[in-house]
Amino acid sequence: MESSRSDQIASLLEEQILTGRFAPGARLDEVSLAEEHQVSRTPIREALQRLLLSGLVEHAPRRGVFVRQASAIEIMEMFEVMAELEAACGRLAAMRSSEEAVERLRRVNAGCREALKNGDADAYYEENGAFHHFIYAQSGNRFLENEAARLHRRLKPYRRMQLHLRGRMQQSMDEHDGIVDAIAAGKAGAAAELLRSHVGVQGEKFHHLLQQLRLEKTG
Amino acid sequence: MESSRSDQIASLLEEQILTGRFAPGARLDEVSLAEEHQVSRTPIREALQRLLLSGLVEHAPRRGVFVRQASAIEIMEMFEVMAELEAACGRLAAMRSSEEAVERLRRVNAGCREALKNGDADAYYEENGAFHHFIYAQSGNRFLENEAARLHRRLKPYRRMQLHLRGRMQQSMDEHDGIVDAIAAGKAGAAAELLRSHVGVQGEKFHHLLQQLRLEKTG
DNA sequence: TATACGTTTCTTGTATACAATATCATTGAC
DNA sequence: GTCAATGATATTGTATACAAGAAACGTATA
Repeated sequence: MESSRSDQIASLLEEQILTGRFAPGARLDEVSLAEEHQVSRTPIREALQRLLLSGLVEHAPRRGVFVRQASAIEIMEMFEVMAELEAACGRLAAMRSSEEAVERLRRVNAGCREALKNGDADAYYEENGAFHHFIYAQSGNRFLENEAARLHRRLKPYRRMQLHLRGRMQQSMDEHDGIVDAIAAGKAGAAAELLRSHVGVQGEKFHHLLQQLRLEKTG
Repeated sequence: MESSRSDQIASLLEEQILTGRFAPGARLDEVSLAEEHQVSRTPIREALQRLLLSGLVEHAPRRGVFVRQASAIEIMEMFEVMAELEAACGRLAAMRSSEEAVERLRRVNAGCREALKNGDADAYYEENGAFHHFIYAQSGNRFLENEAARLHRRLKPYRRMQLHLRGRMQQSMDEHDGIVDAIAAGKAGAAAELLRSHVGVQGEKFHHLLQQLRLEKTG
């Protein structure tokens, strides 16, 4: 798996787009990429197709492929869907988690608390990701787990931005505790609701952040 | 859009797989397909890549691509996610639908009732699809609308099977009425819950159907 | 007769060559 | 001086050629 050259290049390009190596709106030239990676255009085209399907780039026929410029509206929409998917995971996790699973969830959450205590935003980012992925897995639904992880990954660059907002880490942590308790108690509805607002607030924070950026730009 | 040969072939192959022209587990040979469609292997490969990403086929490295054999568990999982997505759409639609939108929803639902009255399963299938897509759109979230439509399409062959179950159409119709009323009344929670069980029951019916088929096979 | 090894053939993965179309620039006319 | 049209150029889309690896078959040996 992942052995072919085009697969490797696809993963690499995806990473480069998500980390900003290619800015939104930038054109991905087949021949330049081919030269850069020392391959022919064929593997490059296959890699680009993969990115196309994942929605990271868009394709103008006979024009080329460009890094997708997700509008603020679109990003808010994605956060809204993320909130719903997480709510679904939480709901199912509350109904299906075993005692051991809850215990492990508490341990993962403890990792978040540790990072918060150290004021380490990067560590918190990592631990937070583990926390959410664990809940996806505990939904007991592999398909749901994959879909949630896929969108989570897609939102990566936008989620990272907001961790540096003042007080966000502490607030996030408080919400985590409530979520863990709800799942532990098997309260499906509560778990769903808490996760929905937990993620939903990220969307709103992002909106807030965007406005700030816009104000700084114009002001 | 959809102008290139590979795009056309991708759509065609997708249709053919969903309608059973290619059975699950069947191998999709590049050269045969190339001959069949009078093109070279290149467009075929690009089309197959597209199917790969949508999960319809799987790819064994250096072995070829095969029509994906979705297990019963996987299908149930997909129905579970579909139920959650539909619930989300309904929740948002209840909060965001205008009076005119509700009126149009009632008209689409009337189309379902008409088909039911005529006992026309195929027509009901079509009208039912329109009903659900309308709710997706009324979520006011384009991204959610697309995701829901995508999964809806993926589940197409399995949904079609169960319409012929005795009494399913009437039951479906009754549920539709409740959903419309909830959305019209702006009862977000109720709309979500009704849609969740409406789709969830499809998953269970499918499970039922599968068991029946298995019994017929062995008995 | 069964198993193991080698060879052959088929298939994928990649490279290159060719064709068609869109874009850009230059030139000419108004 | 500006706008339009036509040709040059570049880039995508498709075809074909080539290489590497896997599967299948046959043969030889135990």
